[in-house]
Amino acid sequence: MGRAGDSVLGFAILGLLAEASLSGYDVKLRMAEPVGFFWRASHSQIYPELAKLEAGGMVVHKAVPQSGKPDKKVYEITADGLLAVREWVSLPARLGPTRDEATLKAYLSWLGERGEMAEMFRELGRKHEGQLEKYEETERWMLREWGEPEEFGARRFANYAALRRGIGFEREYAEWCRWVAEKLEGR
Amino acid sequence: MGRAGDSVLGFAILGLLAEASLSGYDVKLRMAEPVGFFWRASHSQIYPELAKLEAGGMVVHKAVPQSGKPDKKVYEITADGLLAVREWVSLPARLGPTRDEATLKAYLSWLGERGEMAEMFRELGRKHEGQLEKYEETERWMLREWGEPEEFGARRFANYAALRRGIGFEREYAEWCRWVAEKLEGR
DNA sequence: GTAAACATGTAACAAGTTACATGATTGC
DNA sequence: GCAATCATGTAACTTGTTACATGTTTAC
Repeated sequence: MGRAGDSVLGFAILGLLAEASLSGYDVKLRMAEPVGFFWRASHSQIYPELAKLEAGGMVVHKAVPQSGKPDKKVYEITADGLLAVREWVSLPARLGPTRDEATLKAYLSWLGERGEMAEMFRELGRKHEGQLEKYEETERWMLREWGEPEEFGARRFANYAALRRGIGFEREYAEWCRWVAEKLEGR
Repeated sequence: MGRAGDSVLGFAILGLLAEASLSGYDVKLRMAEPVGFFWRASHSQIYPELAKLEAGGMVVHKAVPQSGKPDKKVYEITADGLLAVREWVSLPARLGPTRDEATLKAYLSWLGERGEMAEMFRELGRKHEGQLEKYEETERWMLREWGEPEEFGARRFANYAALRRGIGFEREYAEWCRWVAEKLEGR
C-alpha cells in the first residue's frame, strides 16, 4: 500500500512513458487529448505524480536545456516501472464508482418542470452526439489509414479498442437523452 | 459558492427527502440501492452532508425516540431546500469527468500478455452482463406492475428513466468487453 | 453464541479541482 | 500590443474512501 505508481493516474502515466520518454508537459498534452477521453488529469496532478513516481523508482528524469525556453524535464520509465505497468494492466479493472449527474437528474426529474427538463436532456443529447461524431470521424480515419481492425498490431488495436468504447458510450448516451427528452415532452 | 446543498450529493439527498422524511440511516439505505447505481455515497459522507444541509437551512431534523434502539434523527426538507432541488434538477448536467479504468487498460493493452488481458475483459464482461440481467429483471417487474411506460406518472417515469440508462450502459459495456476479449484472443 | 441489521458519528488519508504564480517565445 | 503555446510548479479546497468507534436488538 502507498507504493508509487499505485494510483490509476500513476499507471496511466507509466503507460504513456512505456511508449516514449516525455516531459511533464508532453504527458499533460496526452492526458488532455487521447487519454483524457477516459482518464482526465490536469497538470497540477501530473507534475506531483511524476515526482512520486520518481521517488518510487518507476521513472527517472534528465534536464534537457532548450534555446530560449526553460529547461525540459524528460522522464524515462525504468525497468521497475515497466514491470509495474505490465503487471497492472491485466489485473481486474475496478468498476468505476458510478457517478452520473444526468442519471441522477433523470431519477429526480419528477421534481422539475417538464419542459425545462426536456430541453436540458435535448441539449445534453446534442453534446453527446457531437462527441460521437468526432469519435466516428477518428474511426473513419483509422480504418482509412490502418486498414482492417483484424490486421492492426497490438498498439493500434489498443488505440482502436479505447475508441470503440467511446463510440459505444456516446451513442448509447445520446440515444438515452433523446428518449428521455421525447418522453418528457409527452409524445 | 460553498452554499449548503451545493454539492451533487447534497442535491441527491434533498431529492430523496423531497419524497419523504428520512433518517440518516434511511438515506444511507437508499443511497446504496436505487440511487447508488448512479450516485454512490457511504454513511461517512451522508451524515456530515446532512449536518451541512441543516446548517444551510435546507433540512431540519427532530429526534425520534425508539424503544430499545438509539434515537433516530428524522430529517425533513424545508421550503428553501425544496426550492433548491427543484431549480437544480433542470440545470444543465455536468458531463461526468470520464474516468474509466477498463478503457485505460484497453488503451494500454499492448503492454500486457494477450491471453491474460482477454480473460480480464471476459470476466469484466460477465460482471456487466450480470448487472444488466438484474436491471432487466427490475424492468420486467415495473412493466408488469405499472403497465405501459407511456402511462407512468412523473415519479414512476423518473424511476424508469434512470433504470433505462443503467440497462443501456451495462448492455453496451458488456458487449464492448466481449468484443475486446474476442479480438485479443485473436479470432 | 454470533452474525446481521439498526443507528450515528469521527479521523486519516487519497484523489481531484481551481486558483495562484512565473516567465519566455511565437504568431497574428 | 495580445493571445496562445511552451514549461513547471504550489496552495487551498472539495470530494470520496477506508478505517476507527460504539452500542442495541433480532433472527438463526
